[in-house]
Amino acid sequence: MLPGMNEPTFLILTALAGEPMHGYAVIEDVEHMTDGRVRLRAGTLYAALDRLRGEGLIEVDREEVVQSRLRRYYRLTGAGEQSLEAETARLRAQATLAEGRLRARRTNFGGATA
Amino acid sequence: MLPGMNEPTFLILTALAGEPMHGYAVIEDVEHMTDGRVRLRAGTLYAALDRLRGEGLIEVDREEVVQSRLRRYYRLTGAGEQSLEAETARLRAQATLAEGRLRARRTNFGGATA
DNA sequence: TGGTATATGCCGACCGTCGGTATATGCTGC
DNA sequence: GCAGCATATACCGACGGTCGGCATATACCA
Repeated sequence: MLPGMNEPTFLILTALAGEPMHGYAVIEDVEHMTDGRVRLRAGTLYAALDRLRGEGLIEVDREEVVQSRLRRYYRLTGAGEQSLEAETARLRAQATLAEGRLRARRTNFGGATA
Repeated sequence: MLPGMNEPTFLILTALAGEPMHGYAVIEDVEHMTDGRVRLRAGTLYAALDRLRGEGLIEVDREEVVQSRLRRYYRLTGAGEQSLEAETARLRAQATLAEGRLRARRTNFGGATA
């Protein structure tokens, strides 16, 4: 059905659209982007990263070792960029649609519903 | 985490934001709204309807019998309207965010990624 | 010595959706 | 007359993505 992607997945791709980033940095970036509303679980993040890599939407950029801790950086692929663009257009279209109906609703029966 | 709602759920609420509608009509409306991309399964629809009713976002408007077939009409509640408004704002915000990053990306390294 | 931040990863559970089936009735075409 | 499709609601098992928690390891601070 060409399913739309879920919010966490979308936010992960958006984070990586900025610049290559390692997993933990993605968690922080997503938290900042959403004003603290979405705090990705480690399980969600690394599972999504593996999945998106399998789908060819992201790929490993490089690996670094900082203070004897591994940092694996990911970046968007061309396919990932296209996918994110398409998804963004979808979100816009649906927002516009809902706004139109909500507006019409208010002008018709301005606040009479339960 | 104040989870964002899924696409099918959002589209069901959007359909009902227009006017009270019975289940099967929602399926058709969603299909038209998405240009045939999203074709809700009966299982998805009626399960979501029950769930949304339990959450107080929609309620039964009336029941009709047409050609000895039952039609149960649903409508948005005030809470449902607020919820849909909030969700719409969220979609817009996220679309804007992703677009900003995609634009910056293009001006910086115009199409050099894999 | 304990707690927090960094960083990756695995695990079971949950929930919303998928896909199919059941149950009826009415309409259309062969 | 009967098959097939549209209408309309409802239940079911399966699946996939996320959740929440835990494990592991190092560095820093109180």
